[in-house]
Amino acid sequence: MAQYSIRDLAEEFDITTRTMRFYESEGLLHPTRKGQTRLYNDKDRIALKLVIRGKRLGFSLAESKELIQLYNPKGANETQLQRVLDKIHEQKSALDQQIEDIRVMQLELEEAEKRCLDTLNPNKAPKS
Amino acid sequence: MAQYSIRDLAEEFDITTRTMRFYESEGLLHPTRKGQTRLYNDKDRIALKLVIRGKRLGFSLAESKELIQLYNPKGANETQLQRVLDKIHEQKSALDQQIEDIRVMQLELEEAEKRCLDTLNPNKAPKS
DNA sequence: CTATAGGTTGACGTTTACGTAAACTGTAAG
DNA sequence: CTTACAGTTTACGTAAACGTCAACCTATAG
Repeated sequence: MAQYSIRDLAEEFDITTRTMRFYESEGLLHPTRKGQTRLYNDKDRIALKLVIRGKRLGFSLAESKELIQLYNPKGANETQLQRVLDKIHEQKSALDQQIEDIRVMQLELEEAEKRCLDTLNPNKAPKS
Repeated sequence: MAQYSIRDLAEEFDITTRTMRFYESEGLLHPTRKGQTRLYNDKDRIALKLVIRGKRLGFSLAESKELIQLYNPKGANETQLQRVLDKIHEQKSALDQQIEDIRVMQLELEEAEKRCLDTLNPNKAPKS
């Protein structure tokens, strides 16, 4: 298992070390310590990747934290696993909604683009 | 052109009237007044719809405001229109990135789901 | 006329997600 | 040894996006 310093990951994901310590204080990352220096492993790296991607999708840290927990439901009993499955389905629906939103936005941007082009170039047979 | 009260739109989009007044103070909405009461038209409604959808996609109000302006580049000269077109292309790229992020998340959720199901049901030929 | 419901403007409070600064420690280089 | 840098904690600051509350106006049903 690879080991990363706080700087390694901060640079890789283009965030500050402050942010990484903040994420730790929020329970999103769980580095070990060598002395008092933080040491991150691949699990932290993956969690961080989830958080960063989540941010691009407008997820709050709390939501990303849930996602991380969905990702490794270690030592969970059946009832808990069922709840995890429910959450997963919730998340999938939310993502479907997002895709639909994006589709609509893309269409609207296309139209806006056309309007712009028509204004710039009103010669191309605008209406018969 | 239809007219809406602040309550009409607040209920339609499930936000508070406080939020609508806040959006106005941020320059996202431009209702007229009947006396001192606000009156919204279809343009405001569309702007509001953009904002709400933007929020679901993690856009800030400032970003949504830009989107609104892209949507109706009234009285713009050629240079401005070209800038609008550039913005539109930026937005399209950003949306493409989001779709990619969502795709990856969906795959990861699929895997997480499988892991859950395997844990609940370890009988189905887990490895040959 | 009055009560009630909805509208208005401030002004201040709150949460999230960090930034910034101060003060300390550990380590490697010159 | 001292300089320099990277790491640490603690604490306070801040911007965004509203919520909450007070104090007011006004319209209309009873």
